[in-house]
Parts: sequence; structure tokens; C-alpha cells
Amino acid sequence: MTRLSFRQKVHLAREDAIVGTVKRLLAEKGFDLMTVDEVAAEVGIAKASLYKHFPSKEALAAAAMVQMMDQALEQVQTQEAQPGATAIDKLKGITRWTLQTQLAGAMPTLPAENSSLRNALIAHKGYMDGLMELSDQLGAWIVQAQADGTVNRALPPEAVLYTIFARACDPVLGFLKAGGSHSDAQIVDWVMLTCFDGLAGRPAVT
Amino acid sequence: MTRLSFRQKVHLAREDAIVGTVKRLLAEKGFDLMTVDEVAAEVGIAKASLYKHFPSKEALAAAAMVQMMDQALEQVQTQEAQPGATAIDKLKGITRWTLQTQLAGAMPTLPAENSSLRNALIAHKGYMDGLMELSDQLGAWIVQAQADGTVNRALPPEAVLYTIFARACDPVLGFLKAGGSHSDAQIVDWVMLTCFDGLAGRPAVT
DNA sequence: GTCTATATTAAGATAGAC
DNA sequence: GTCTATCTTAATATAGAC
Repeated sequence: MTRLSFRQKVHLAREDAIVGTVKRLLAEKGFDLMTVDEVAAEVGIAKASLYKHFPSKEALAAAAMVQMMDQALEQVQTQEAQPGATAIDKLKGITRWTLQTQLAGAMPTLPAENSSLRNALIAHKGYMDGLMELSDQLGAWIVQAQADGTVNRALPPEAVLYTIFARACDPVLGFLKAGGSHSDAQIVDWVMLTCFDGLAGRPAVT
Repeated sequence: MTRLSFRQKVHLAREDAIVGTVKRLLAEKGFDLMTVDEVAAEVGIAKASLYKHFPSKEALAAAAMVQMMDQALEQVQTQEAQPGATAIDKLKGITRWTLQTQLAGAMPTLPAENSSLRNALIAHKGYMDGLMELSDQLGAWIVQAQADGTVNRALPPEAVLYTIFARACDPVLGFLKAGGSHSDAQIVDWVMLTCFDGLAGRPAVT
């Protein structure tokens, strides 16, 4: 770890505050509807100052996505650290964390379409590295769970991976929450159930 | 049915062409990234002419969404017309149609966030009526399927309904298609499997 | 690095002739 | 109803003083 000057620490702390705000706004409104003016206002600095830290709106969003990816990788470590956890337990653990995070309004979701953000992210080494590592880690769990017979062997591992990734932007959570008559924990339980056991709902192998 | 003059027929035909183009562009890029200039160019008329037919971009998109809703209701009738079909068969039928339509790039998907389109749609009687009717029809099938034991009784019917609706914008289809190594039919089968039987994958009650 | 003020551009919408 | 030309606004980005 490199020793940092006080000035550098302040600089990083400010950038962290910026990225935190961006992450929240991205989760709330998405990339296209989030404006740089808004970010600057919420952070409490001038827009021009923002552009001294990040060269573009895409870079701003990319920084937030990288931080999100790092959080996800941290969660992977948390799952890995559970002593008796099987592969399916870990998959369920990371999926539950994803749902909880989204429901809490803290999951910045990439626009599914061909937005300018998509290209920026594909060109962003930090983001792509994180994505690869996350895919590898989950991929290993998936293969193991299929060997255990706890994940359907008829599905290609990539389909399982994408299905779990997609929980980060599952609109069902928001729909159920909008109803207003269920607790967050209850909503997460239901979506976990549909995800792993399906609508037809036979109990899973354990 | 009211008798229409030739002029009126031409008018309606043109509006149909416009709505068709909008539907495709909405499916491709979403509401925010679709521009009115683009719509006009693809239809082959001037932008100002477009605004003689529809008063705003939101109205344009709403017309496309209403047409989509009508197509869905038609599909409901098709399912209802199957002689031996049980409730779960019908639910699977409409879900499969939804997946196929999205995969074919013909499913305009509403932006999940608080876009201007959302408010326009909520204020749009034709759209909301269609949505209510669709919800009622699927709701009846869901309740019946739960009574039959073919849909998990632990799930509230609204959760099942939202889960089926959400297939219209499931990103897993696009992810798998981007890989390029699977047929559309194969992709649809896998997503159907995860939707109804879950990742854990026990065969459903039939 | 922070600010105020401004440039630039893209896109929704309209004016007015035919 | 169709067109060309124009208006208006909002949002990304930058200039330049301190």
C-alpha cells in the first residue's frame, strides 16, 4: 500500500463521495435520466469541478459500476468464507444479496440497450476485469452445483449465470414493492423462490 | 363497424405504418434513445407531418404500446381457444409467445424507471384498460393453476403475474442470443425452464 | 481544484407556405 | 396533411478567473 499525503486522501475521499452519489442516482433513475448537473448539485460542488475529477458522464457512471462490481466480489468472498456452505448455498447467498441491494435502491443497473454507457464499460479495463472475475467465480459454483445435482443439468452454465446476473435488474421487486403491502424480506423470499424453484414450485433438492 | 371513406382508410393505413415503425424502434432502443427524427425518416415523411398524426413523442409511444397490448390480448384469446388446455398450459403458452416476440425484436418494453412515458401511459385510458383486462385474464388462469396444484400456492397471484409480465423485458434472452451459438428456439426453451421449474429444476406437476 | 459564465449540440416541438 | 425552416430547451462539456 502506497503512503498517501493528506491532500491525496482528501482528494480520494471527495471522489468517493461523488461515486457514492452517482451510484445512488444511477440506481434511482438510470444512466440516461441522470444528469451531471444533478450529480454536482447533490455532491455540493460546481459542475466544472466534477469534470476535473471525471472526464465525462460515462466515466462517472463507469466508476460507480466498478465500485458496484467490487462490492459484488466482496460478497463472493463472504460466501466463500462460510465454512459449511455448498455451491448452491453460495449461489443463493449472492443472489439474495443482489435482490436485497436492488430493493434497497442501491444497485446501479446498466441500460440493457446500446447506450453510450455500454460501450464505455466494454472499453473500461477495471470494469471488464471485475466482470470476468465475477463470472469465473460464479461459473465455478454453478458447475459444482450441477455436479451435486442441486442445479438443473439441462441448463448450460451460462444460462444459469445470466439468470442470476439478471436478478440485479429484476422489475418484479419494484412491482411488488409498489403495491406497498409486503415487507422487503417477504418480497425477496418470493423472488428467491421463483428464481430457484420456479413458478411451478416443487421443493428443491438440498 | 363504421363505413370508412377511401381517404380515411389511407389515413389509418399511414398511422398503422407509423405505429409499426415506432413499435420496432421502441423494441430496439427503448423510449429514451428513440428520436422522433428517426421515426420520421424511417416512415419516410417529414417530422412535422408526424406531429399532425400524434401530438407528442409520448403519444407516439403510447399508440405502439396499445397495439402491443392488443396483440397480447389476441394471444390470450388464442390460448383460450385451445380445447384441452389447462390453466398452466395457457400460462405457459402466453409466456412462450412473450419470449418469442421479445427475441424477435418486436416487443416494445416500457422503461422501468420514472420516465415521462410511464406517466403518459398511466394517463392513457386505452392502455390502462388493456392492461387491466390482461391482468384479469392471466389472474384467473393463475388462481385456477394454483387450485390445480400446478403453480406454487406459496406465491401470491400478483407475484406470479408480475413474474410472467417481466418476461417481456428479460435480458437473459439477449445475453444468450449475443453469444451466437444457440438457436432462438433453444434459448426460449431454456428461459421457459428457468421460469416455471427454476434453476434448481425439478420437473413440474402436470 | 473551485467557481461563474458560456459554448455546443441534440432533440422535441412549431410556423407558415402550399 | 405535407413540406422546409425555425424555435426552444435541456444537457454535456469547456473557458478562464482566482
